[in-house]
Amino acid sequence: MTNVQIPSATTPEVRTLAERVFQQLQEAIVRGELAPGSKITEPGLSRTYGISRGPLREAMRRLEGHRLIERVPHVGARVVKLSIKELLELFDVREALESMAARIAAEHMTPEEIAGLREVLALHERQSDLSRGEAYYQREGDLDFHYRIVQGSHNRMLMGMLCDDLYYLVRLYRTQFSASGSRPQRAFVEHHRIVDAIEAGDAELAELLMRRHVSASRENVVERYAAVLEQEQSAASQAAATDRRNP
Amino acid sequence: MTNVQIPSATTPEVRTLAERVFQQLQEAIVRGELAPGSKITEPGLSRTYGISRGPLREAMRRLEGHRLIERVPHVGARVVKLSIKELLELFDVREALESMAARIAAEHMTPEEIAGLREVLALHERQSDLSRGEAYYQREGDLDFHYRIVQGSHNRMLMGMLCDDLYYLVRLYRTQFSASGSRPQRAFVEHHRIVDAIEAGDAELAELLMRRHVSASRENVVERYAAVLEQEQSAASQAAATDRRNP
DNA sequence: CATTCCTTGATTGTCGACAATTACCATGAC
DNA sequence: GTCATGGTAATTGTCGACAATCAAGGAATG
Repeated sequence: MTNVQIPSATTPEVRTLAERVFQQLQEAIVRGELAPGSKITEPGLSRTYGISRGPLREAMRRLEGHRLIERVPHVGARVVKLSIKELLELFDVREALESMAARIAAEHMTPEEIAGLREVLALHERQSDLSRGEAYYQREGDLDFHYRIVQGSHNRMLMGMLCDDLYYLVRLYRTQFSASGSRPQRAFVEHHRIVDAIEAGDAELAELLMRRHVSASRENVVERYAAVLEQEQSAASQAAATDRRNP
Repeated sequence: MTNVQIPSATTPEVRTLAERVFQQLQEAIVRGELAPGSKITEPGLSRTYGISRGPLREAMRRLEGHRLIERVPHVGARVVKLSIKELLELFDVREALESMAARIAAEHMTPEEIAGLREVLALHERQSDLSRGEAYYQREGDLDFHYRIVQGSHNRMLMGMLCDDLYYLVRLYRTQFSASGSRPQRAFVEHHRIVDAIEAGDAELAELLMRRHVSASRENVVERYAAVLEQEQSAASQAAATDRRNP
């Protein structure tokens, strides 16, 4: 299993039950083990995870804060299901935040961090060379690349927002639509140019390039989403036709 | 009391205890009734608000998610106390997010919303004319102005991040340092130009102006912070001298 | 036969109590 | 006098049970 470790910005030691079940639920949702839009009930989760409802509710409150589940009082909670509109919104926010991160990273990133960034890039190159079609790992690694740049900004608030909130939504989206990036080589080139700009200390350029990079990624993502949506609709209409024959 | 209503982006109806105590605590923290850095204990809050610890803990978990309190397992929770570094970080994030909001608002804001924005501006003008020195309301109203632009972006994710999270931190900072803006007229002019750009549909310009506006506000804020810090330090050293005389 | 109301079932919200962990303070040794 | 160590008290973490609320299904009525 290609489980890329994505530590939290605030590295909370997992010693309390609520913390642990929060992380477990987070992983389960992001991996798609809990279907998007499916209703999750407290007694059910309480049984499956073998804990009481107290810590569970706290974990769910945290998940709600991270926008991974949606709750309505006295009714229940559902796993978030990204619509096309929310997906676009997510990328707008990413564009704003990550371009800012790249800008600050270009100013404050240490030589060691830049070296680590190049390491990630080299790893991607080997990986991409090894198995051309295996784009999933590439995409996860892509997140790792972005993650490191955000870390390089040394801005804890930025790190919290991007790494603790948005990146989980990005991963959720990827598993929801099994969207392996269809433009690995182009993204790789863009990554390289961004690192070059950061290494040169050119904040303006790094910001611009990151902005274009995220924007291009969004366009790509929207296309794939539209394709999947169309496919689903045709499948749905076909199922409806079958239903009309066998009601 | 100049209590500017700042509704949530998701307008959750206050029918559950946890929700209500969450909002009450949020207000108390933002208004400075709960001193920054002060430790808050569960039994204490449970008594003062007359509720059990269950809903209280959920409310505290939400506050933690909104970065208004900081918790460490088995130790306790403290009201967040913004350092100069975190304050700068906050404004970097605001710059990124609000400039993006202004850009999208210039593209998607309706004529009615733009009219409402001009209304706010006119109100500020009268207010600023009425009482020159009363800058506090101006500052709260300034937040209202920014709030409306974010709403004009029609981006729920942006709205959630800015209005539900960052703006509370901004208000917290203002109460912490009783920082009434020292540049009302200049900010007013900047606000006007931003609205002009939005009304003209010039997304690029609106974005640029908002970026400069937030950046200028940050510079102003940093100066004031440094001044307050210096003042506190001198007071502290004076107190220390007094302590040495009367131990 | 459709609609409305009521009953029932389950789920959520809330509470009090018990166990686990931590911080503080006092005591003693060096 | 200072530091280490143990005990105690308070706080946090967790649990099970009860009350309030909502959704669904069935019965009665137009």
